Amino acid sequence: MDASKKDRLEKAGWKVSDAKEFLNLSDEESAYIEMKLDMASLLKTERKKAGLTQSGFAKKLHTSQPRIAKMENGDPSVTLDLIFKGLLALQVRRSEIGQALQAT
Amino acid sequence: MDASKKDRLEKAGWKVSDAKEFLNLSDEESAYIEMKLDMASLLKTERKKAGLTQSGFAKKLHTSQPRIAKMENGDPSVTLDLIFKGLLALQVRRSEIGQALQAT
DNA sequence: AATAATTATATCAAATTTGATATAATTTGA
DNA sequence: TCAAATTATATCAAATTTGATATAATTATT
Repeated sequence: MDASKKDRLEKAGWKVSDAKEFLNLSDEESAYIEMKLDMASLLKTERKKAGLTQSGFAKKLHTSQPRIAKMENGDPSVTLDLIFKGLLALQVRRSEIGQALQAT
Repeated sequence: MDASKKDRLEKAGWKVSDAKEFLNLSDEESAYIEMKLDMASLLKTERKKAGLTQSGFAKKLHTSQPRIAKMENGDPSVTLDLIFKGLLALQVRRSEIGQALQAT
């Protein structure tokens, strides 16, 4: 795994800075995290595409702006469920989501 | 929405039997549930393909057989995260997951 | 049909996620 | 630059999810 990828995970709050913990990330675990980060950035892209601020989107979703920020950054305290619900609320179709998931 | 679809949701424990609640399911909500049920059945398919029983798979996943049953039935008490982690543990690739998601 | 194997349902305490609020940091644009 | 708008971080109680155990129901096997 390259440095930028590690940075990406760290930035997202996965505390992989500790080398031991980092190495203990199984392939499945990191694949899951990668998936989540990719879905998170799709969410951010789509929100912007819809011309919404985090606050505006938060209202639509009946939640708060800080939670949207966490969603878009793939924070560990956010489930994929929440991210997918967000995407669906933005009218992103399953086919698009699936496509984004497929993309390595 | 046809009767079989309603049955499917009901069977999965989404209590849409109450007509009012059923009608109050927004498009986004039902799209989310549909997604989950589809991922759940993919999980079941893949587990069987791997020649594992629910108990055997539970060990792999460090959880219990009853939880696997809930996962495979798309129980409301199971997140997509858990289902995806299960799929990844079965070595199902992101591309396959994405493809299954795309399929209407 | 009887037994064994597998899957499903119920319940519960512990852990995690959630939305909210307060506030800090950053970005935008006058 | 400076203020306004937007996004990020911290904290917390309430709600939800989790894995576990017990057990019931179903399905395979003999």
